[in-house]
Amino acid sequence: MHNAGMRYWLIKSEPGTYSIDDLKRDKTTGWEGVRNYQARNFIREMKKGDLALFYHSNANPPCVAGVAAIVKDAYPDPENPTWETVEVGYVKKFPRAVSLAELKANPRLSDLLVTKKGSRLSVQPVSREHFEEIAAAGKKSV
DNA sequence: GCCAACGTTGGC
DNA sequence: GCCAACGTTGGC
Repeated sequence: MHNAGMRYWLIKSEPGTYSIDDLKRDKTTGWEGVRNYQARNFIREMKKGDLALFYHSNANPPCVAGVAAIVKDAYPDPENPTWETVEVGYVKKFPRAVSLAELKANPRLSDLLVTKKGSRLSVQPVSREHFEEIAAAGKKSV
């Protein structure tokens, strides 16, 4: 699963629009509609086998809800080649969602982009260490 | 619902 | 190239 050279990401979605449960139901989905150049450039770097934290934005509370996998290398949006689409697959929903407050409270995650004020980037790279830390937190029951 | 932070657009 | 106006994101 953790192949050499694989990368880790965080992808945001509003659960009212598309949640981890929707992904669980669908198994895979095309991650489309990203209209931010920085986020697009990160999508372009996504490779099959990469893992992504599935983040629920505009949620109560905002949280990392689970893990998705990149199941196919990114490709230009056929409708609008300026933008990029990537296919993501369901991996798991955390037994316990890891809230933004908890991310902020963890000193080991102080560099995590999503904890920074005003961080609106909807696709972000995450270090392996941060990914493991959050995945471990999601496993723990309270 | 409010508003701060950020991105984009377009006049100059 | 600057910057004001506007639109969007997303926490609270």
